[in-house]
Amino acid sequence: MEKYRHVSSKDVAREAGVSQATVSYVLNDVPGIKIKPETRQAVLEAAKKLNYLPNLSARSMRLKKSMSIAVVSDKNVSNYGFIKILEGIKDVMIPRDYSITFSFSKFQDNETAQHVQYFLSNRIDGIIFLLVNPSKEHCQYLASKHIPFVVISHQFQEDGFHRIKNDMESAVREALTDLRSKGRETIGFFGNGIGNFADRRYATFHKTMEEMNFRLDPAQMVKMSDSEEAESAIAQFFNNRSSLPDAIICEAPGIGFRLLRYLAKTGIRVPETLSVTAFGTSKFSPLTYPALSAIESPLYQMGYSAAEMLFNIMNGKPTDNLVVLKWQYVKRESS
Amino acid sequence: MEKYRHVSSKDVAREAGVSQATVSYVLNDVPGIKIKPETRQAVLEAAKKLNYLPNLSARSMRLKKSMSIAVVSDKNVSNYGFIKILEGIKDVMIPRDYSITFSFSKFQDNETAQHVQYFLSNRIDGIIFLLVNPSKEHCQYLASKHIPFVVISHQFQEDGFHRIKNDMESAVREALTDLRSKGRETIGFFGNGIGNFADRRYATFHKTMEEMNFRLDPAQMVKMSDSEEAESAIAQFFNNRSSLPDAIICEAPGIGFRLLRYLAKTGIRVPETLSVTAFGTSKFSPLTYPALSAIESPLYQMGYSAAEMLFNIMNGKPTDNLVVLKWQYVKRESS
DNA sequence: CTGAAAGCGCTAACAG
DNA sequence: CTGTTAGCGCTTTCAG
Repeated sequence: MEKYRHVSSKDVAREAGVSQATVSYVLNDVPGIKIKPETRQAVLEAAKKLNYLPNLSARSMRLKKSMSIAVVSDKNVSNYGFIKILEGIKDVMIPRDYSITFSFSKFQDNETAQHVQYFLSNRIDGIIFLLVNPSKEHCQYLASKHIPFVVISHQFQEDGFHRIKNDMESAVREALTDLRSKGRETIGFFGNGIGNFADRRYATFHKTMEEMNFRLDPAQMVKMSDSEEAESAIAQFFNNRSSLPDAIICEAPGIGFRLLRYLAKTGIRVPETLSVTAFGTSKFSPLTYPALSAIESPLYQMGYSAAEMLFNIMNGKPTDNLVVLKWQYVKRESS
Repeated sequence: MEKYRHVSSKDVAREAGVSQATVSYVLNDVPGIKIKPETRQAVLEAAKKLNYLPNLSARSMRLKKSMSIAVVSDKNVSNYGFIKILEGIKDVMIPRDYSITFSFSKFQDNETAQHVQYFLSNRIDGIIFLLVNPSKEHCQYLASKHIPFVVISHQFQEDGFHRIKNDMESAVREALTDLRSKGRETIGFFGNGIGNFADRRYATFHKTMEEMNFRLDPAQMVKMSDSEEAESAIAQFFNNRSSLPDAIICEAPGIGFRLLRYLAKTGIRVPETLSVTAFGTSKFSPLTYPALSAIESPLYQMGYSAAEMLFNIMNGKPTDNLVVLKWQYVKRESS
């Protein structure tokens, strides 16, 4: 590959009849440096004429910052969430001249994790964990190496690290209030977090149910993950039961879809006979029949806030280490 | 931000009692350079002991390559496709020590396009267009600047540029054969490409229908995009028609979902009364009821092949400039 | 087989 | 207000 010759700041300097330093001063608007207007003008014109773009590798080396961040995620991530959050991240990072590097890194050893290597080799300046949960121990390691990072996750609960927290409580309350207003009192939960109070969706559901004096009936809660196995768990639940709950809250959209699918198949009417609501955002929730009501997180905003936070950390500006964003109850047809 | 001090090759050299050059030789396995085994050993040990990682900014500057590629896409991209293709790209690029930079670049001017600026400022060495279509003129511009790029797209048809092409013909034929075997002869098409032979999905549908001697009835083709407006177009179609087609092929999963939704709502049985099949891959196709049959593209493979191609171009290795991958007919319940 | 030294393009003291 | 200069960490002739 023959490479197009790079125009350097030296070329601009020559063209403008000034020194390379001057070029750097005006192009970077270095604070505290005064440049005579006509010199500045000359530099600007030369730069434009030559179509000059600074070589970022050189600048990175000099500045010891790469002007790039890593977004670490894994392939099991919810697609919709991924892209929406990324959009938020991009909208703060790109205008500030950072680029965004992907990392699908699995968390193996602390040192061999891809994002760590990226940082230590000056490929990135900071990390956003996007819908994945680094362990506490890994976070401590990162902190010990002074690696700036923030965690976007619905589960991550470790204190003392920068993260985007989200408050699902008011949205859950709203959803339950809506259910109660229609006389639905027996409310089930389908999801993997059953009985596990470290699972925020389940925990918030449980807590809010208690606070609102709903009856919590373990018989109406079914443990299932958002995968094919859910189908048999759902079928089994309905086969074994003579009395149905009035409503079911699903831990994830995928569980909601599968439930809806089962109910359509077996002719159980939604929401008349059974009301369905799911945690989580999906592009497809409005497209099922009936359209799936959901308790959704503010994805774009989460990305945006995380990026702002990371930017502040990386640049030594003061920042909160916790931003709390509220979920929303989006009522559609299924509830 | 105080930054963790970087261990340099000079440090390794000192530790191993050799020169910096030697360190570079052994760590990069420079061909044609022989190193005494014990020296090599010493260097390797020192590097490991100090936990040395080369500074990539410095290396990039020296080598004039950034060891990074850009994936350019836009936010309207099909999510599932995006992440699957990305996975394929990653699986070839990461092992070859390239990182992946994201660009949501819109195509404005040739020179101000973000990916062009990234290249010109040595942030990336090549570009993969992921499910977006650069114009022919833009491609020519990139070629004129010797910017390596490959296009992954279902629409892009320009010859002479590196791209992943895919063959949907055999899959469409398979789907239609399946329909015929069940006596379905009147087949409609819902999508934005109606009448537009530049639209590959429509064109392939049309061509195959003709070849197989199906009757092409314009009355059974409805122009609609994969968006909310589709809903009214669908409703209108069914309201105005006394005779229904036997089957409908949808241009995108989203149209298929909306159609299924409408049919469920109005009680039209699928596939008994009407058979539905959609072009495109979605995580949710198996989750509707009935599960949506689809004509799917080999996403992972497309990413993989594109990345291999780009790698070859960037490194001056011989490569095809066209890889053809076949779509597949995935029969589920709706057809 | 290995080392000395130059230089990639940039920024930032420091001089003037 | 602007230029000279040193040096970031790396690779690579060129000598030895």
